[in-house]
Amino acid sequence: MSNITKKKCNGNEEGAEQRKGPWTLEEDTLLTNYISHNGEGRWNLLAKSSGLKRAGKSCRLRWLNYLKPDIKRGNLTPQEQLLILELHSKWGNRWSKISKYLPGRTDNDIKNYWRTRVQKQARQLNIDSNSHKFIEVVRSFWFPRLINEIKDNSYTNNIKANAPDLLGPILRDSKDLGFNNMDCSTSMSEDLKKTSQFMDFSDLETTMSLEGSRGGSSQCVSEVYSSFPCLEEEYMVAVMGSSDISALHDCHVADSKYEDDVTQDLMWNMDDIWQFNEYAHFN
DNA sequence: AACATTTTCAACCGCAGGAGT
DNA sequence: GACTCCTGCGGTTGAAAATGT
Repeated sequence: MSNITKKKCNGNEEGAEQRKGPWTLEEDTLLTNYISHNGEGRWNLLAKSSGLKRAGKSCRLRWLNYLKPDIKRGNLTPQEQLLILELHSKWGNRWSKISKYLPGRTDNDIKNYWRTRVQKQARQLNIDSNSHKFIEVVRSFWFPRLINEIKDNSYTNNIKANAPDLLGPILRDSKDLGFNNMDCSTSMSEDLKKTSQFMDFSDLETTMSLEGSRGGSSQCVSEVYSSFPCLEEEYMVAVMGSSDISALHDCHVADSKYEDDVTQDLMWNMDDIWQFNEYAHFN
């Protein structure tokens, strides 16, 4: 396949050749330099003026999805996955809208995640990924798993920093948390409340600084969303419902970092799928 | 080691909507 | 209102990388 196409302009062959396919380092540099001097936007003009033999659309896509300085690379954190699942259940395939609530992630990233990970799971369960049933399964099984991951990560990072010798036994204990019989008819905030009943957050107190007395739900919710300080209240209400918002406002939680690749294995194993299938058939 | 299959993700395409004329 | 151009969105593709046999 040729990487060059004849550019059509107003229905006529113009003669100018336009590149397609993967971007080269030189093209990236050219685009980055141009934008640093002239700003982004007006993509067709940019394509002509910068000397790039690319369509304006292609330049825009390359910049927004790859070159822009605040683009985050690497695997999605459990928090981000949780957000995607929840927001998708509310808004469907509105990738661009969803991506606005995940700083540094593009609509393309989220779309790819959904297609390659989530839809794959739905296929394995023989459930339509856009169906109510799949949303229920996600809420009842995947959410608690992700929340558990978040808890584990925050917990183990803290232990790693402060008492590495304790890591082994603690990891074993944390695996025993049970979520498998949660009621699927509840909202996410209710799930979070139930989830918090299974969790002992007392161990997180060295990591978290909580003001005043609050229930486990607020602590849990705070921890889940503490990595997204830029989120606006509209979003928090959309995700959590209004009930947990007030407690969240004055709850300060230490940043949890996911430098280690602890998010790699969040997918379901065969036991999980078997469990989900059972669930799906009896509901 | 060689080949086949699957997964990932960057990039393309068509379409819709807004702005300008 | 009609037309053109530009931008942004969501769906799709296909090459490269990873994994399995």
